[in-house]
Amino acid sequence: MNIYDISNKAGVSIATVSRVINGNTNVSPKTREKVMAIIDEYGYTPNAFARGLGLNSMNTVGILCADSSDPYLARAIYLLERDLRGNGYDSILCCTGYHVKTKQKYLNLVLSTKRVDAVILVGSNFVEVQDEKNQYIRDVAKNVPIMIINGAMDGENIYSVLCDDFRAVYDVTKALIRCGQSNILYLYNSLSYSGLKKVAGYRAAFEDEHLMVKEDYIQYFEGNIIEVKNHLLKLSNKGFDFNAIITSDDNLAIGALKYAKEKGIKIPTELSIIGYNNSMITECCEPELTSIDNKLETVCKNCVSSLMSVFAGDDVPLKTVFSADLVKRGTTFL
Amino acid sequence: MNIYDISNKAGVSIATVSRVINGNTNVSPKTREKVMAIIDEYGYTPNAFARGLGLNSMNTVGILCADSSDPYLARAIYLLERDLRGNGYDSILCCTGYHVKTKQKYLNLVLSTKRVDAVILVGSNFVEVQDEKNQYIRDVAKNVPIMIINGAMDGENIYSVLCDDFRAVYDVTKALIRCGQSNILYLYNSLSYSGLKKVAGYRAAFEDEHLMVKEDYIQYFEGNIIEVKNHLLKLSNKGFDFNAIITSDDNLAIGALKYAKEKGIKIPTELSIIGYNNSMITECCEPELTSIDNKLETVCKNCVSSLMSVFAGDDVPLKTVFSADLVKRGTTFL
DNA sequence: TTGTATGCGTTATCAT
DNA sequence: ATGATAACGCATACAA
Repeated sequence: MNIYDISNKAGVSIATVSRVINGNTNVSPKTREKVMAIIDEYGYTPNAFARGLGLNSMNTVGILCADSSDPYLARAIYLLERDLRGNGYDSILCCTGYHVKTKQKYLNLVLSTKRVDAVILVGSNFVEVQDEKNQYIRDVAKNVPIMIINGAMDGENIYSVLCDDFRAVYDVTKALIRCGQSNILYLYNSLSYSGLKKVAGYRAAFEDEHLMVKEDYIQYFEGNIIEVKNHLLKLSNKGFDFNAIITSDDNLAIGALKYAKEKGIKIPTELSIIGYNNSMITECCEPELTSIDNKLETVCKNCVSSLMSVFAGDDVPLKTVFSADLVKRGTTFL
Repeated sequence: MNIYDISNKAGVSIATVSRVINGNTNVSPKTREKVMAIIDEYGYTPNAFARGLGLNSMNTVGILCADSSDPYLARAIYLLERDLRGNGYDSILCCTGYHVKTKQKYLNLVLSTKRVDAVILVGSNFVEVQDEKNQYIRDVAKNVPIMIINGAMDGENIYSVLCDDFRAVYDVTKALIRCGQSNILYLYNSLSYSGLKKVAGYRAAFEDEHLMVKEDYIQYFEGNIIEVKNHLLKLSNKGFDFNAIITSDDNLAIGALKYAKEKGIKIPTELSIIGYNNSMITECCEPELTSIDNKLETVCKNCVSSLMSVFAGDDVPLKTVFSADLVKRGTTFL
C-alpha cells in the first residue's frame, strides 16, 4: 500500500495525497476528507525511507554516551529520549566506551551514515583537556549540530548545556572549611572537563580561605566501590588524617562510606562525606548520602529545547550554565 | 557526492561502484582498486536513506522498555545495544512507561514508521496476564520479529529469552524453609509474567514442603524505598512475625534493609533478606544484599544472536530459558 | 567483467 | 485546488 494505491482509490493524484498527509492547506476540505477516508480504511502509513530520501532527514538524533548502564548517564538518556520523542524525534543510542579513539570511531560512524539530524554527547568525558583531541567533534559539527551535556567546547554548531561544577565544589568546600573541617580529602575518578572544574573548585576554596592546598589530599583514583574502600584504608594506615571527603561521583562516596563502616568511624560526627550527582544510590545506603545535584533534568530539558531551536534556525546560546544544588542528607552536618 | 559522481570520476558505471561498495565479487581487482581510490579521495559514503528505500531496511532495531533509567533495564539496553552494533545494527530506544495503553501506542508508532527490522521488548512487564491484552504484540509480529526479554509469549514470529524465575524463587524459598526460617514474607511489586512466576515459585516451595501458604505473607506493594520501609514497619506493628523476606526486586530489598535498621533488627541473625536482579545497588548497602542473579548478560547475548539467526532465516527456538543463580552476600546465612 | 535501465515511495516544482 | 513529473541515491535484473 503506497501513495499511488491511495491516489487511485481516492481518484486523485499522488500530489494531492501527499498534500493531505503533510497537512498542506491547498486542499479542498472535500478532497481532504475523501483521501483521509481511504487512508484510514486501508491503514496506510507513508514509507519512512522514501520520505527520508526526499527530505534528507528521518527526524532522528544520535545520543552518544560512554556507558549507558551507568545510572547517571542512563537517567540522562531517559530524559533526552522522552523529550526528543515529545518533539517527534527518534533517538539512536550509541555507547562509545571511554577511549577517545572509539568515541571518534563511533561518532564518525553515526554521522557518516548521515542519518541523524543532530548528535547529543552525554557526559563531560567527551571533552578532552588537550583541545586538539577534540578536533574530530568540530569536524562532525560541520555536518550536524552537536549538543554537549555536562561539558563545554567552543566551536561552530556546537552547543553546551551544563551545571557550574566549579562553583558547586567551591561552595561546599568552603562551607566545610568554615565548619572547621579543613582536612578535606578530595577524591575523583575523571579527568574530563567537569572533573577538572570540580578539582579547581576545591583548590579555589582553600585559596580564598587563605589556606594551603595539600596536594596529597587531592586523590585521583579509579576503581569500584570495594577498591575505593581499600584505597582509603591504605591512606588512613599511612597516617592520612581527614575529617571530610568530597567525591566527584556518588559511587566513590559509597566507597568512602564503606571505609568508614569498616574502620568504625562515626558518620557524620567524625567524618563528613559528600557525593556528586545525587543519583538514586544516595538513598540506598545508611546513613543516606549528602550529594551535589547537578540538575540533570533541567539540563536535559534545556538541551532538547535548544536543539529544537537550532533546527528552527533560531538563535541559541552556545553555552548554557545552570547552578547546582546541595542535597543534604545523613552524611554531613551542613 | 553520490554514486554518480564517483562513477564519473572513476570512469565506470554506477553499477560497478555499487558492486565495489557492497563487496560484490564480480569486479576485477584493477577496477575495484580504481574505484576505491576515488571513494577514499572524496570521502564518499553511501546515502543511508536511499539504500534503505531500495532494501527496505536500514539495519535498525527498536528497543522498547518501560523506563530506561531503571538500572536493571539500563544495563539490558547497554548489553543489547553493544551486541546489536557488533552485528552492524543500530538501536532506536523507546521508553513506553508502564501502562498497556502507552506501550501499545509506542509499539505501533515504532512499527508504523516501518523503519525497524525487529523490536526487542525488554522486561517481563510487556507480557500481560490477560492474554487478550497482548494481541497488539502479535499484530506487530506479523510485520517484524519480536524478541521478548524476561518474559514469554506464544505467537508467530515472537521469540522469548528469559531466566527461570519460578525455579529461582522456589529454590531459595525451599532453602530458607529447610534452614528453619519458614516465616517468610514475599514482597513484590509487579504483576508481570515473571512477577507472577516468582510468586508461584514461593507458593510451590511451601506446598512441596507440606506447609500452609499464609496468604497475608504474600504482599503486593508498589512504592519507593522509604514507602517500602514504612509499609514493613506497619506490618510489623500489626503483629506480623517474619524472619525472612524475599523480594521480587533489589529496590524492595533495600527498603526491607532500611526497615531492619530502623527497628534495630540484626541482619542476617534475626532477619534474612533476599533481593532479585543482582543489580549494582546490592553492593551499595550494609550488609551487602544477597540477590538472585537472572543472568542478564547471558540473556541479552542470546537474544541478539537469536535475532541474527531470525534475520538469516535459520530455525530459532521460540523460547529459551536459562537458570538463575543465587549470589550470596551479607543478608543471609545461605 | 561491466554497463543500462528500472524500481523503490516519497516530496517538491511547475503547470494548469 | 489539482495534476504531471522530476528529483532523491541507491540496488539489481538484465543485457552485452
